[in-house]
Amino acid sequence: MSAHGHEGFVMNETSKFKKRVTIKEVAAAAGVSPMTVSNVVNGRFKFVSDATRKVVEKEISRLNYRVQESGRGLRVSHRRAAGILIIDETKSFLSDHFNSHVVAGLSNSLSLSGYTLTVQGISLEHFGQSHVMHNLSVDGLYVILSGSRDKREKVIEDLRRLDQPIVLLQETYRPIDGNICVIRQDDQLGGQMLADHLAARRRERFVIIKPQTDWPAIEARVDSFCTQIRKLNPNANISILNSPDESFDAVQATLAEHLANSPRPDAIFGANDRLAIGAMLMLQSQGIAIPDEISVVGFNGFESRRYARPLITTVISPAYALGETAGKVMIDRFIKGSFEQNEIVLPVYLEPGETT
Amino acid sequence: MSAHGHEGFVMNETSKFKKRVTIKEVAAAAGVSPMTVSNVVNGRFKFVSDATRKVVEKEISRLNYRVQESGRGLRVSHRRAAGILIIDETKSFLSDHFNSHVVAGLSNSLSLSGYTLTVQGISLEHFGQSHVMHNLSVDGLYVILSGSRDKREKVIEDLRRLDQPIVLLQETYRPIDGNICVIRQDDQLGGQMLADHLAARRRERFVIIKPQTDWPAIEARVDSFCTQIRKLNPNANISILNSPDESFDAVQATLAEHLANSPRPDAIFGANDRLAIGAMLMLQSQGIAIPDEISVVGFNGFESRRYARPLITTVISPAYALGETAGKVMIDRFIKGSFEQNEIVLPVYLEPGETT
DNA sequence: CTGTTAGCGCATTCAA
DNA sequence: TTGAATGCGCTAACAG
Repeated sequence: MSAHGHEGFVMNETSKFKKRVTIKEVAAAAGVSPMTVSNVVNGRFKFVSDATRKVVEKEISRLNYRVQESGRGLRVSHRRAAGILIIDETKSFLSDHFNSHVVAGLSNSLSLSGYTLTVQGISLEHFGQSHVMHNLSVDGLYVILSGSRDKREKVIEDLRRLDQPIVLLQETYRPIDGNICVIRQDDQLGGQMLADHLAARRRERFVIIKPQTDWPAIEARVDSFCTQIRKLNPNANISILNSPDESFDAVQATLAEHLANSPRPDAIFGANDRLAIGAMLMLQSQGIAIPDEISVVGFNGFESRRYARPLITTVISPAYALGETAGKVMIDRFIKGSFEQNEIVLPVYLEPGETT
Repeated sequence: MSAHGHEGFVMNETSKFKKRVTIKEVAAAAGVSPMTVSNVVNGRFKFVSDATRKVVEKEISRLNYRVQESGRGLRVSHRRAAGILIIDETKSFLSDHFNSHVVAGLSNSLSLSGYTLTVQGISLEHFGQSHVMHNLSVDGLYVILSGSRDKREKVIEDLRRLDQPIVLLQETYRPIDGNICVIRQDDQLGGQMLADHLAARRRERFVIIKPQTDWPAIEARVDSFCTQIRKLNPNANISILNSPDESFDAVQATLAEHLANSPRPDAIFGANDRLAIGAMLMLQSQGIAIPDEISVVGFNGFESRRYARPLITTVISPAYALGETAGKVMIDRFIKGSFEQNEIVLPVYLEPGETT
């Protein structure tokens, strides 16, 4: 079975839970009505005198009362909850720093408004069986998509049918209604800046290494890189290599095979730093001088790139800010009833290193 | 304000949601009773004839029905949901690969049983205001703690009062009842293996670099490292450096200051690979040969350690498996009503590299 | 400022 | 094999 199997159920009759303290019990203990307790819990203090408020608060903490989200959710028909679905064929769907920064930014941003974030990684194949597709348990959904354009469009179609606010992260799809919004970084500009940077250094035989699986953001940066290179130098040669996965071993094997059969490039563009550094280390192990013989550039600029020497030239990603923005946009959507913008693009910038 | 402020609320009267399709409507459309629809949705097919089942399923998909978790949750008094709280003073609480692997393993493992995972990072200071402390929205809670022993114990006391299943990850506290369980990796053994490894190479002047904030797992590996070194060589010299945070710059500044004022060590133990590699790069930039002049060891062994050369000697962490195990243990707890074991320790192993 | 009524969507219980 | 009644905990709307 793949990393993400389909779902079974577990809870059964043998597992009744201890009864919880309810608003009614707090009310009884405090000698007030349930409504007054509710008002205190929800901070509607203008409806409660200071004296009763004190009493109620005391009973709440004495009895250890916590609001049952199911009850409130049922009553008010929303849950103060958002979810993020990361479509990834890999079980470690957070091991990429891009994803983990986005999730952290998102979670923090939502928390500030009292919203919860639930996280799930899932393969494209199992997307249809995911919890969010069959259960209504969040008010809004974030999705990071991967896979071919066709398949992504089908997923987006399914998401649209959910009839809930959807934010697509790092997607190139152009939304057409107020219920869906795309937030992404400017991968296109990033690719272009790298192309300019390398062209200025008179590089003209390029190898691009990207993962086999299609990530729209990666497509964008690669496409725009190629376009710009060809525009600047019609004679440039570009080879695109697909690494079966993003692991060091896979990248190095992929590159080694190419080098064995083709003329040596003078620049390598790894579609993210992980790929770029994997390639760079392989070149170094063959005694190739970086950047003198081959320039190397990457993408995303998270801290661990600094482990590798020479320091790689890369494009800095605003991943955490992307998550933060995504949080705010969703909250705003809840208030306003529709997304104010359906596409938000965050800037990236080039950070020259020692590999060019 | 710190990374995690306290929570406000956002949803208001202007944001009524579109009415959702309910079981009742599906029932009406299919010409059956709500109960029958419920039986179909929950897979209780023995109570439903094949014919009516077909009809109901068709209406479910035609009307795009999804079960409202609030309603179900209220009725059955559990939510098929777990939460993880990561106590971290840093806003990027997932940027450490240990955490991101744990969360991925946990999320995948819970998903397989139809459970949801909600994620929140929070500072120790704001812990008391966290969502889970005031709202009952999950059936079980995972916590990764940091901070001084005193403060952690206070947090554990608060958690215990929640009267819910709690799993503490990477904590050294010893639980005493069936409602709390600790799952951790064998940091103690890891520290000891590194000590053995370095002592065998006749190293005797050690610098340990650890983060300022207390992480119990880090305490464990550092303590056991020191104990073992002293046992093997009573004359060994050990200095412990606290880096204000885990960033490259902080580590390097901390180490530089120490080197300027103290005799040069012959081995450095970074409490995790990030710290170790930061230190190693700093030494290399000063022209110090690794491992000839100074040996370097780290801890955790995630893939990005391979960016740095020479390849660091480290202890491999089973972080993903820790998350997976934690998922299974919680599910089992839900079924059985109490944790079968209060403490589970996963093995680690030494991976010798080129830095010793 | 405080209390009462009613019903959100669902599944347990019992009756048919 | 199917249906009807009931109430889980909470809060909007209104009455006092």
